Parts: sequence; C-alpha cells; structure tokens
Amino acid sequence: MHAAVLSWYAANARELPWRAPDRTPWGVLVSEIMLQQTPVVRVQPVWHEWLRRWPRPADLAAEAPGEAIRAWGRLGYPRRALRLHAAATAIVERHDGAVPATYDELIELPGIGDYTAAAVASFAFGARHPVLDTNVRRVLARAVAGTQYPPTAPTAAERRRAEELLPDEQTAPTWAVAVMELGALICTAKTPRCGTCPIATVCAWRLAGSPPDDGPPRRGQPWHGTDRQARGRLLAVLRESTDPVPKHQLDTAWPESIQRERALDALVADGLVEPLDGDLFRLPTTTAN
DNA sequence: GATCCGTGGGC
DNA sequence: TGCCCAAGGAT
Repeated sequence: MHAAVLSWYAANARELPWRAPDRTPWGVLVSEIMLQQTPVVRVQPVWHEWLRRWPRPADLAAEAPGEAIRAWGRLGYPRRALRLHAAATAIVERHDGAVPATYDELIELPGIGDYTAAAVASFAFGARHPVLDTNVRRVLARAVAGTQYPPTAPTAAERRRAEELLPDEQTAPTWAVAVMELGALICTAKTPRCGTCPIATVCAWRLAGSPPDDGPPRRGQPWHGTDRQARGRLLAVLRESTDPVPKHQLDTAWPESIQRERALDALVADGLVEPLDGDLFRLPTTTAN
C-alpha cells in the first residue's frame, strides 16, 4: 500500500506554496491554521498576502491582533486569526522568534492541537509522527477498517492504525502528506474516485462491496438565524472599517436585537471585538484578557 | 464527549 | 434548493 500511495503522490501532488522548496516553518504553520475547516482554493490568496506582509512570526506579533483578524478576510472561524497572532507572540517570547520544531513545543502554542502540531513537526521539520486529519482518517477507515466513514471523533484504534502504518523517519512526512492528498483528491467524502485510486485493489471497504455507513447519521450544523451567522455579520462590518464603528451601525447588520446583543457580547468576550467609550466598537488593538 | 465557532462552493 | 463538506481546536 505504501509504494502505491507514494508513487501516486509523486505523480499527482498539487503544487501548493506551503509545499514549495523555499517554504519556511512559519509558512507551513500559517497554512495549517488557515486550512483548518477551510478549502485550499480559498486559503491560497490569503496565505500569500499574510506571508508577504508578515514573513516572520515577529512581524505578526508586532501588529495589533485586529490586523490579523482583518487580514483573515472571509476564511471563517476568525478566532483562528486571533490565536495565530497569539501563537506568533508566544513564539517570540518562548522560542526567540523561531517556530519550534517538536510536537511537544508546538502543541503548547495557542490554536495548535494534535493535528496541527503533528503536521508542522512533520512537514516543516521532517519529524516522524502520525498525522490524523479528516482526510487520513477517512482513507484509513476505508482502506484498513473497511468502513465508509471514520468515527465522529478520533479513537485509540485509529491512532494505533496510523502508528502501525507509519514508515521510517525518512519517509514518514511524505507518507503523511501523500495520504492526505489521496483523501483530498481521490478518496473524497461523498463521491470517491475509486476508479483512479492507487489502492482500490487492496481497499477493505471496496473489497467488502462498499457497504454504506452503519453509524449514527452525522448531523449538519444549522446556520440561518444562528448566533454564528450574527457574529459573522457583525465582524464583517468591523473588518470593513479602520475607524471605530458606532453601535447604531452594527445594529443594521442583524435585525433581532436580543440575539445581536448576545453575539456582540460574545465577540467582545472572545477578544475579537474591542468596546470603546461612547458606544463605539472596533477590531482589537491590544490583546484581551 | 457534545457544542460551539464562519464561509462559500458543489452537487 | 437546501444539504454536505472543507488540512480542527477549545471548552
């Protein structure tokens, strides 16, 4: 299975800037945060702008956190921008401005969990570490476990599987990115392209006749009318303005007042919005808390 | 462990 | 047309 996946990757890998030979660990870290729950096509232009503007962690750390939120644009989940700014600050304070190379150091940074720590250690520093993202989990669920989808949350069995499949340190990072790419391009969630899959002949799910998922139905999250939508509307107004925005202008962004106030309070509590005297609001100029 | 947290494209 | 999904993390 390894040889088939690795040769497929060598022939089919997308050319992405965070995979280029001249990439930096910082560029890899920024890409991993941006790619959390956000498709590659939307990340690319923003990534270029960030790396042009803030080529090193210290460059971002020197900015107001609100600038990170503004430059985040419409990637979604803007808390990621805030945490990336906090991570840059921590990198300057704890690591002399250099992105740390080990999983244990990386996972201590804000906004970096198991996946991102493993991915940065692996892709930026060549470490041997299981990288369990949604793509890898789906590929292993099908190819090895024989199920259409992985469990809702990563399990010990999945980790053991990923560990067992991990090749030597020389190959581990390429293996990780290759399986991810296979999941992204071929072994997709909805309509897998089994006809062009390099491991279709050994895929347990395929060999079992591609049985449908027998787990509980995966529930989609509601959107219209939610606090999340309201927060998005409010923050969009603030991103558009470099000047403080009067509250009555925010009121036009969401019609329902109770929910609007709750969302605005939550944004302030999260440190994404800074309240000023005189019913004015803006993106944060200083770190909250 | 369940919830919450944005956004937009594809089918 | 909605619904599903996209390199998760924090609480």
